[in-house]
Amino acid sequence: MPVARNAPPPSEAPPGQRAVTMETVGRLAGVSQVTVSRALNDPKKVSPETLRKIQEAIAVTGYVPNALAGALASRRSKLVAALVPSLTNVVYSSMIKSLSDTMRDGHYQIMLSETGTDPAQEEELIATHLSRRPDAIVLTGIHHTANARRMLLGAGIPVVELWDITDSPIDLCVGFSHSETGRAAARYALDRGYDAAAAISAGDERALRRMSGFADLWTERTGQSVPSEVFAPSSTLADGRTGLARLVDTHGLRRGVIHCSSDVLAHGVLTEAAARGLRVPEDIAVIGFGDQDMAAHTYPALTTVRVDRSELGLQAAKAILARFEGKDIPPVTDLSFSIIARDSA
Amino acid sequence: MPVARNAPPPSEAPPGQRAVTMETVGRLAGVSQVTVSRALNDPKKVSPETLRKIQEAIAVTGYVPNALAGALASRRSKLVAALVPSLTNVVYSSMIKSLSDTMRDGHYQIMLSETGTDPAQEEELIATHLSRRPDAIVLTGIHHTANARRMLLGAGIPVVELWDITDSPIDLCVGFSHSETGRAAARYALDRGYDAAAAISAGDERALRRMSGFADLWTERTGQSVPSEVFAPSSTLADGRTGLARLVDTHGLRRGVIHCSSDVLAHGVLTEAAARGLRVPEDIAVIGFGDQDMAAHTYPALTTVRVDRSELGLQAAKAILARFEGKDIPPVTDLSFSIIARDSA
DNA sequence: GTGAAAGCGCTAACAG
DNA sequence: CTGTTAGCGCTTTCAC
Repeated sequence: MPVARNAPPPSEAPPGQRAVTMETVGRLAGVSQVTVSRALNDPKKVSPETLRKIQEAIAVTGYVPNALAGALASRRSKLVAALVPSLTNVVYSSMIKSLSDTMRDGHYQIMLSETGTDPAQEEELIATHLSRRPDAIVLTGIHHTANARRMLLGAGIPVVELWDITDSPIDLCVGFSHSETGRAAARYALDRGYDAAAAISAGDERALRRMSGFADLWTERTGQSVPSEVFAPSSTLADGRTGLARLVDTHGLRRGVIHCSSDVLAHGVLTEAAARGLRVPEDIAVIGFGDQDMAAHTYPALTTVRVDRSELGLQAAKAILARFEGKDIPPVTDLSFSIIARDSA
Repeated sequence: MPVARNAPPPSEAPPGQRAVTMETVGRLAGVSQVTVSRALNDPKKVSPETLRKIQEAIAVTGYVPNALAGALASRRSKLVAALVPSLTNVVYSSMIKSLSDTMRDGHYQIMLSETGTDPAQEEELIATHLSRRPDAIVLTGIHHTANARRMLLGAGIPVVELWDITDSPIDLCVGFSHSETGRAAARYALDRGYDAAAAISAGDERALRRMSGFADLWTERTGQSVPSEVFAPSSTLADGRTGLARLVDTHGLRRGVIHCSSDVLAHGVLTEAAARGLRVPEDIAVIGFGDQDMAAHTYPALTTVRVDRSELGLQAAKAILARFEGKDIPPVTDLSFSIIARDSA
C-alpha cells in the first residue's frame, strides 16, 4: 500500500494544476478530443486499436471525466434529487437505499438532502437542487409551498411525491393512505377484543393522520374517546417511554391497546412497560407502524403495520425510469399495507 | 392550494422548452447577461435600480440558475462528496447530518453515497463522485484501494478520512483509535469487578478492532480468553439476540460482561436477556458502543462508549472550510471518547 | 456600474 | 471510423 503524504493545493483559488481533459488524453493517444468522448460513451464506434491507445492514455494520465461539462453539453445530468424529512430515520433511509440502488443500475446518481418538516425549508432545498439540473426529483409527502410547485412544474422533469397519495399530484405520486393504516389498526384491535385504546404519535403531518384514522374508527365503533400523547416530528425511544408513562400516570390508563405512529415509539412503550412491570399484551397491548427490522425482535415481538419501504423506493425509481423512456404511466400508485400480527397486540 | 395537473415533457430527449437563462432575464430587465450574473453573485456591484429590475425579471420568468454551468466556468462546484458504508445506520447518518448542516452554512451541498464495506465498490463511487468535481471529499475509514488513493490525490481537493486515525492519511483524517475504545471498555469492566467476559461484534473492520482491543486487554490482565460471536458488517437487534443466545447455549456462558461493538447489538443482548429471564447486570452485564440516543432509554439503561458523532461531522466540516480558506491545518485530529456508566454494566 | 469577449470541458450534429 | 464546428449557460478578465 502506497504511503501517501502530501498536501493538496489550497482550494480557495481554482486548483492550480491544469486539468487533465479529453484533449490531453486525445493528444497522448494521437486522436482528437471527440474520439476520446466516443471511446468513453460509445466504445463500439471506435476502432479496437485506437480504443486501446485511448485507454492507455487514460490510465497514464489518470483522467477523470468532467461530468459537469458533460451534463451542460448534453442537458442530461444523470442526477436524481431526493428530499427527505430526516436522514437519520431508517424509515426514510431504507427507502432511499432502494431508490439509489435501482437508479444506480440505470447509471443515475442520487443527490440527497434533509428538509426537516418545514415546507419553507423544503422550498429552499428544492431551489438549490433544481439548480444542479437533476433529471428527476423525488419529494416526501404531498404538501409543498405554492412557489415550490411552480419551480417543480417549470423544471420540466419528472417529479415524484412519495409516502402519500393525492388526486392531484404535481406529476406522479406513490404511497398509501395514512389514515387508512390507522383505521386498519383500529379494526384489528377491535377484532382482537380490546375494549380500551390510546395513542402515541410523532407530531408530523402524516403520523398525525395515522393516529386520527385510528382514533376516528375507534370512536365510531365504540363511542369511546381515545386519549393521546403527541411528541416532536421525529420519534424516539424516549418519547415512547414518556408517552406510556403519561398515559398511565396522568390519563390513568390501566389497560388497553396503544396505537403508536412508529415502531420506535412502540419499542419505547414496550420498554417502559417492562420497566414498570406491566405485562404485554395482557395489561398493555401495543401496535406499531412501519415494521422496521427490529420489530420482529423486540420482546415481546411487535405487532405492527407493514409498509414496504423498499417498494416505495423501487416504484419511484421505476416510474422515473419509465418517464425517461417516454412511456406515460399512471400518475398515482397506491401501495398496499398490511397488519403484521405478532405478540404485542 | 393550487391544483396542478400536468404532465411534464418526456425527458429522454433534451427537454423541449427553451431554458430560462441569465440572457433571458437580462433581456427582460434591459441589461446584459453579465449584469444578471453580478446581481446574483455580488449584488453590491449592481445599482439598486437595475437590481430591482433584475429581481423582477427573475420572479416573472421563474429563473433558476444553472449551477452546472456556473461550476464549469468558475471551477468551483460548491459540492462536497461524502461516502459512508451505510445510509441506514444512524451512526453514520447522524454524523452526516452535522457535516451537512455546517457545510450548508458555507453554502456547500453534500453529495452522499453508500459504499458498503467493499473497497472496490468504494473506489467505483469515488470515481463517479470525483467526476462531478466536488470541492472536497469525505470518506469513511482509512482503508482504500491503491487506485482510489491515486484518484483522490490527483483530484487536488481536500480529502478527509473519517472515523479512524492513521499516521499517513491521504490528506486529513479525523477520528479515534478503535482498539483503544475496546481497551477502555475492558479496563472499565475489570474495575467493576467482573471476572468473565465475552464479545459480540459486527464483522466490519473497525468493529473488529474494537473487539480485539477489548479482548486483548482482558486477556493480558486475566489470562482468560474471550469467547466471541461475529456477525455481518451491519449490526441488527436480531444479531444481538442471537449473539447472546449462542454465547449462552453453545459457549456455556453463565455470567460475565459482554462487550458489544455497537449499541444496537447491545440492545439485542438486553432484549434476549429479558426474554430468557436473565438479570442485567447481575447475571449478564452489557457494554455497548456509540451512545446512540436510545442507549439512555433502554431497560436497563445501557453502559456504553460515547463517541461524539456530531463532533466528527463538525470537525470534518471545519477542516474542509479551513482548507478552502487556505489555512493549513494539522493532518490528524484525534477525537476523544468516554465510557458512559449506566445500569447495564 | 456595465458590457464584450473568451473560455470552462464536454456533446451534438454534420462532414468526410 | 474519425474529425470539425458549434454551442451548453455560466464566470472571468479587460474595457469603457
